[in-house]
Amino acid sequence: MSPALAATLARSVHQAARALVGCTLTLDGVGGIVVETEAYAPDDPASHSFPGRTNRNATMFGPPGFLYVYRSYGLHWCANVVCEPEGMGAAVLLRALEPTQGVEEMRRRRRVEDVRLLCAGPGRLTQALGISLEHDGLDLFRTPFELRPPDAAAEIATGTRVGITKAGERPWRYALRGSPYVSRPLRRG
DNA sequence: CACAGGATATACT
DNA sequence: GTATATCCTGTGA
Repeated sequence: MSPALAATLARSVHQAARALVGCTLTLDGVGGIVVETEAYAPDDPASHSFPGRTNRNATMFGPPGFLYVYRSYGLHWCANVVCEPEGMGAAVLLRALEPTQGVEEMRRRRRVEDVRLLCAGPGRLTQALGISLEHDGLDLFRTPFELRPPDAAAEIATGTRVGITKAGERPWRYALRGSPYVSRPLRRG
């Protein structure tokens, strides 16, 4: 991984969640620019890691830079980047991408025309990239994944997290300011 | 073994 | 705006 990105991942989930916005993520060459993330800290009631390590969330307690995938509402897959401090269950939820590579492949998988809807939401993003449980525990810095930092620092807008029932007031949602590819407008934060 | 509940997307009113 | 699909995990009997 790039030294700059490694250093930022090592700070905190919040630093990492900011640093990931603007990065380019692909799986088998299909993907785009990360435009929206959410931080899930240790000691965070909304985090899957909060009740402690289990079989499902084991990846969260592993090394940073790996992918944690879980099924949401019995329907969708959600993808998270494991962060420092290692072993504490800190992770960043990937909520939206700006599609830049393999757009036609994503359209086929999602069966929608509008590019803005291809990866706008955690479930949509995983469907477009073809991420599922088989990718849980894989290193994002190794093939078939590619994760590289932006050329210039992204301008970040913050807001409250989405779709959770605990600690929803925490402004731990980070987005690329002004991007039309976010899953929904930011509120507060 | 049974069952509640969840970091959502979509279709429909 | 709200209904609802759909399934796996974690917890407790």
